[in-house]
Amino acid sequence: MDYLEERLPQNSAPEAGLSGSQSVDRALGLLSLIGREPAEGLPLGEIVSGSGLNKPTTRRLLLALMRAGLVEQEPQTRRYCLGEEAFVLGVLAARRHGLLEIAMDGLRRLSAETQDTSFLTVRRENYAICLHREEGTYPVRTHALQAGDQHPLGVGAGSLAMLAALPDDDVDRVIVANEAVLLARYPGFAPDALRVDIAETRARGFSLNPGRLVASSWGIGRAFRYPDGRVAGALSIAAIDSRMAPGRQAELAVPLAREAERMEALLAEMFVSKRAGRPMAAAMPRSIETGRAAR
Amino acid sequence: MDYLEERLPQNSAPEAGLSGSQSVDRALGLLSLIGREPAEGLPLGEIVSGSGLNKPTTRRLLLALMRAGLVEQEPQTRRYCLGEEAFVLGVLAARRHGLLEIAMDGLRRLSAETQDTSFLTVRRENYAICLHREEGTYPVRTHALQAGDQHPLGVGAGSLAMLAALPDDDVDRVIVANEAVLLARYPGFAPDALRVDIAETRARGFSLNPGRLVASSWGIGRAFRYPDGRVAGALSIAAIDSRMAPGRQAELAVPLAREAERMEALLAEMFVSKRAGRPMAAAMPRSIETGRAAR
DNA sequence: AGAATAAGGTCCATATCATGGACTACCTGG
DNA sequence: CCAGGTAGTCCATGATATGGACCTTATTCT
Repeated sequence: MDYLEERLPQNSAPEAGLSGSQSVDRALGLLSLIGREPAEGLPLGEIVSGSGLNKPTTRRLLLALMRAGLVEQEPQTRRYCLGEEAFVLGVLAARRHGLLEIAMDGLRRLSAETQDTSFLTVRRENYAICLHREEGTYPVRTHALQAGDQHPLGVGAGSLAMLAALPDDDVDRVIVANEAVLLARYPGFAPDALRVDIAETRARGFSLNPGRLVASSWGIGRAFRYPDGRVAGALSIAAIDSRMAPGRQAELAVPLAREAERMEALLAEMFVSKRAGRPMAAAMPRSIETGRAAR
Repeated sequence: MDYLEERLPQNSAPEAGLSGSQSVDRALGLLSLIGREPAEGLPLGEIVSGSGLNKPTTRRLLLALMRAGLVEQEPQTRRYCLGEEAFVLGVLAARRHGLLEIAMDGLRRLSAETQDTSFLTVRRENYAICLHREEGTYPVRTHALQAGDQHPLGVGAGSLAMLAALPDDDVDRVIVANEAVLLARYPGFAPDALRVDIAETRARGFSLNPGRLVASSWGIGRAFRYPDGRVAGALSIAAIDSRMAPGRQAELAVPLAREAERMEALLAEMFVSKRAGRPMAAAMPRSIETGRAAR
């Protein structure tokens, strides 16, 4: 990460509705920004430029986040990163949003059956986040994707599966939003290439990443949906190219599809049990633009 | 939960230092408050009284949290609960604060060896939070403790182990802070009883909960520390009383101690690898009072 | 060494933004 | 149909967050 900053969503909506809590919005924006670099953390300067805020404001908000334990500052490097409280909150939230819990069994089965590494990925705005990586037993493994890694939607097997599962206008919005990043940092994933991938994914029934992110590291993926049709996430399997010949792809696609369908069944169950037949929990907008006060 | 509200920390510090971001502090306070009821969520009224803020302010801050996806509102019940984004953030933060990841192997070993259910618990202010529950194979299992459950420090095996591991003045502070809650909602865990438990725990080398929270559901626990001596968390094992006779307690204490020591070794490793021999990441205060603007 | 650059961090007068009293809307039970 | 309770909104006011200017500490260059 370096030159050619991509900034926060940069809210296309031109100052939608005065929120009435600018500073909270800004602080939570910083939180999300810091979440993008979970491994290393970010230095103040980058947070400043990445958020579009000025230094004192950024620092003041960071202090508030640190008081709450959501952010910590490495005393040595002075970089800011997610704090322990963020982790704990996540565990608490997992009770309701326990995609991972639900998926674990399936991932374990996939990896046991195929000997390869399997993944759970979810969408977050225009990005895909890997939530879990379940190691396979096969000795040669690809480590192209770790839990917490984030790539633009369409980059990687699970990520592509989710993008292809979206309605066409959403696809367009996402690709447009990511265009700059794709061109700058993901050679081989130009918008046009992605559109071809999407068509192929839809025709084939599963997505394929032919080692385009890391050479020789191939993967196939399949999305699954909430009962109301929204894309909930994707399961994927990765292996070295020699274990991903077309024949084996088709072979792997069977258990992959089975587990994805199982996920949909589990999610359906989860929602009827919780609320009597209502459409959805998070049916409220949660729109593409996070309502960032970009200015 | 009902009458006899216990409110947010209610900041003993009388307006410490003007934070410069009151609203952010307040919003994050709400987030933590909502995190206390991860299963059901909280209605607006309870958040209002629990936070000490007034309704419009509370609502405005909740809207901000919802915009960020950290909080969701059940459309049916109108209750507010942690949102999907909180879950995702947690997964991201797990990369650095991966206590759970580190502990999983140990928990699996414990449950496999003993056939009983084992737990990872961490401290959060004056409370203990159960982060994971690893099922044992023995057919009669106690479900007194679930992932995400919170009890005052000292209530429950792991929780008591952590309290007993604190220096005496911290113990006092915690017990004083929890006194009201303990008396009101945890019969059998009166402050004096806790002090006896602590002494016994220290003498014995592990904590024991003799079915005091849920009858017949016994447990033993042992805390482990960060390299700098701070308590990091506790491991515990629970079973029905018939499987917790003194003889078996001593037997179980062996693998429990082994795994706790392993945790300390892993944590030590984690910190040297990350930062060359510096004291600690979260060495900054993170004081008992959350800096709430209680007014 | 010492100067120069850059990044992290803080101050404080100003006006913008968050505040909360008062109001309305909507249920639920009697 | 009304009483009581809860959820949610409005908007004038002043307390609060803002950001330009300034200070401090590390690192690089000569």
